[in-house]
Amino acid sequence: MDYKIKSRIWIEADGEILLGEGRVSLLKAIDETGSLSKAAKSIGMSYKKAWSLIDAVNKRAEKPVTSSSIGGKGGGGAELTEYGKSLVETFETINENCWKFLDHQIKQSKLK
Amino acid sequence: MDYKIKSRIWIEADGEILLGEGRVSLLKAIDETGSLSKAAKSIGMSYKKAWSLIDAVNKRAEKPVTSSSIGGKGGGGAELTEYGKSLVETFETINENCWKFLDHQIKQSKLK
DNA sequence: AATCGCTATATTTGACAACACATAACGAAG
DNA sequence: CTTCGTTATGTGTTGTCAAATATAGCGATT
Repeated sequence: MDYKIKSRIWIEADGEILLGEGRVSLLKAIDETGSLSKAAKSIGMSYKKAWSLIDAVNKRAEKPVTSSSIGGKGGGGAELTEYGKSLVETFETINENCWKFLDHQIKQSKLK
Repeated sequence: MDYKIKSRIWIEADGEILLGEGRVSLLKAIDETGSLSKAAKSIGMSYKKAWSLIDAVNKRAEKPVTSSSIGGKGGGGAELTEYGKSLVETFETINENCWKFLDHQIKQSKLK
């Protein structure tokens, strides 16, 4: 039997979720597409849900993670702030380290 | 702002969840109470849900994690097998190690 | 053979989250 | 001043998952 160990990490601020895997992948999609609606579509999420998530993140984080413009050329758009980019990078690094750590842990246990 | 990092780990067998935090706390309650129904009540879980979880664990694990008796003195009961006890112990150890690891990780990051 | 407390399982009900849909606002550009 | 694509919100509906409810079966004890 092959047991596998999996994990999910998230960052909380004021006891509420700030960043999890879903929000991070959304932020990455915004960085790639330059638009919230395109980002949502690219990861199969409704625009409304994506907007709600980003709104929550921006309100809870120390500084906004995205900046957006309404109207104008192309109708508007959204992009990550420098702070947002650093948050995403930090999250992903810690997440990968966690996977490696757990992999090591289960190999050391009796479960194999 | 104090960011906190949290995690949830689980063990999979055949691509399906074998053990997570909820199941482990249920197993511990069974160990303490000697009965599935009392264990469920003690952690505020319905009997049906508790039974379903234990049933799934027993079917997917290499060996059963509980042994139960129906009828007889006291109406029956349930207790952890030796294998079940070792699984719980392993899970909790790895989980605690994971928390410590993540705590260390976030202190090393820029987020503090 | 009747009782008791538990395991074992099906079915029905209800709450809550996800989702689709609708609409307003905005500002550059033609 | 109309069009366009986007952000920004509200609302009603649907689908899913958990909780409640119901019931059968078991075996030691009396």
